[in-house]
Amino acid sequence: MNQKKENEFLTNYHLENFDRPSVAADIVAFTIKNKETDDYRKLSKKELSVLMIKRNEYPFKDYWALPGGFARKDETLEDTAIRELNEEAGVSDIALMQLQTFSDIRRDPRGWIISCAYLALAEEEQFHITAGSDAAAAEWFQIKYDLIQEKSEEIMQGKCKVKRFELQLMHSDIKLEANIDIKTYFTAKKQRTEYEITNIQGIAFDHAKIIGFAMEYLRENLNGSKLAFELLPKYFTLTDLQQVYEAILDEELLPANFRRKISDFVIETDEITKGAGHRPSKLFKRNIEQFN
Amino acid sequence: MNQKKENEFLTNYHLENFDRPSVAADIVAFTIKNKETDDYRKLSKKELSVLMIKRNEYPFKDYWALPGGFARKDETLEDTAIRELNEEAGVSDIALMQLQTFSDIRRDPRGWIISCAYLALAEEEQFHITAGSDAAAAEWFQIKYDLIQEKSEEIMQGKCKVKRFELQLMHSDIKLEANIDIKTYFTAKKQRTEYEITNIQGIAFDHAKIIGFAMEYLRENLNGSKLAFELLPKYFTLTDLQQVYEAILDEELLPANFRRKISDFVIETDEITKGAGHRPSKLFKRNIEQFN
DNA sequence: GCAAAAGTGTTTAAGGTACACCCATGT
DNA sequence: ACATGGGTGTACCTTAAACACTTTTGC
Repeated sequence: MNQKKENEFLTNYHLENFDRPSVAADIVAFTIKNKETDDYRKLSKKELSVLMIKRNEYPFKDYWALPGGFARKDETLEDTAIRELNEEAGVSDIALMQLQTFSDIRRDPRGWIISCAYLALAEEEQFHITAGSDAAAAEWFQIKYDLIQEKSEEIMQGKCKVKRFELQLMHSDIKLEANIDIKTYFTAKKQRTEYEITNIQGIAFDHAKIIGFAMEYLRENLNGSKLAFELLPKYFTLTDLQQVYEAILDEELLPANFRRKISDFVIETDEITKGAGHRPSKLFKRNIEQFN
Repeated sequence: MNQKKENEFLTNYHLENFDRPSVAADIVAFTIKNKETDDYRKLSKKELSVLMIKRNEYPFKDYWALPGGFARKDETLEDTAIRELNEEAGVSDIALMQLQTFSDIRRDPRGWIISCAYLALAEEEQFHITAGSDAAAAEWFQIKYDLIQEKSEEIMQGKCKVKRFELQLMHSDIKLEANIDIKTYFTAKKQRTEYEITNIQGIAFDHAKIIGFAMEYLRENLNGSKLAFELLPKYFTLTDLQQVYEAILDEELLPANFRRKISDFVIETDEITKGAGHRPSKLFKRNIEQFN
């Protein structure tokens, strides 16, 4: 490569001559909330929750949106996500994974804005959210994401399978909702999947779509991965871990089988829990040797 | 929502007031090339190949890069990828999947340019590339992607596992190369993976990293998915399908077991192949009923 | 004692791997 | 005849699913 000519080219090059979109990072931050029970014997119930921010600016004023914001020069999109999470939820050093980039033309009424979505997982204690009813309130919403319909239609030269999910976000008496249709088209040459939102209530922009995508990702990548550990403290009981799986998958698992399945990924410690109305249990930690 | 106030806000809103990056879509287009043998009995050998474009402009003049280009207003990034593939490789109606968005600060010497990478799969015949030695030559490079080293180091409060892959792209006497280190850090609170390029030769920008990411994606998602079918014609023999798997995984499979494994995803037809120096074989087609 | 959770064992089914074997074709 | 790929069967092992059962605690 001719370095001199290259430098010459670069000094005369102006990116501003071309159209540019605004680019944002939005974060789907999940945590596990413990719901205490009054029965002294029973364990607290674990609920998967997602962090939402109430918008106090147009557009979508008074709607709830994912934390996020515009990328700045001299930072990667991951940096943007980290910075925004810190600013809006007081959390740092958190597990972060890139999900997908959303670029639908009409996804933001302000104009051409592309969003790169990230998944964040952490214990609730790591977050320091500005709770309450102030301007930009951040709150944890319990999430429900259920398959409510599944159908298959014939289309030209192929088939279209539709899975309809009902997304529900609940915080005290606030309830946000949307239906998400995941449509997969199978045609002669190719196959493509798209997400479509209907019956949306209270969720800003295309963020219901992003949350749906994040839920699919979480459920698909939970098994055999180490995602669940990110939602637990360093030391945990096997039942804790199982309940995280159950909260994410929305499905009951058999303790005996679950224990065998994850036995290679955890290490027993000498610590035990006490004070519950039943037999104490050993605490485990993750076995990073077995992580790929 | 107060629609009037919202509209008022939007007319006074100017995205241009904030810094904006340029955004591009780059495509890793794979196909299977058949390498004929002189032995009349033997089947042609299948090679996984990736499409590369020779740059005739600065920066990276005379280097090879992935097809791609800048996003335009009024198109999604997927539209950008489709348009660029059509312009640069004469292909349309192709299987396309979003991979990852790359936003390293110094990834492009021209400035702040973010790239959304797509994976494209199709038969070679679907492409109409401008072969030869003209200005913007597009060529298929046979791809090799081998794990050449694996190690694990202790770091502060954790561990770092490094897998070193050797990427080789070959077309006639041209050989492009890079080593890709996939580093996974396991620390107390979180885990993160990053790709790092060393010993790069002839590949523009961070495109070696993008190709590495695409190979990981292909190999991880091949099983149980329908990706392999996109690389084959509508009707194919089971050995064709097996060879596609073998070309992607770089690993020999046992025919008996392979057939059982994919039997649910294919439908036998009445057609048979003839003229090979051995027993004719049945042609199959994909069974989209079984696709999820 | 009893309810709840902690933890172990056993039976059966399903799935993957390796290998042996026969079949059909063009030269 | 024979090399090559097409195609089937089978024994073996590993993993997963379902269920029964014992242990240990706080009240």
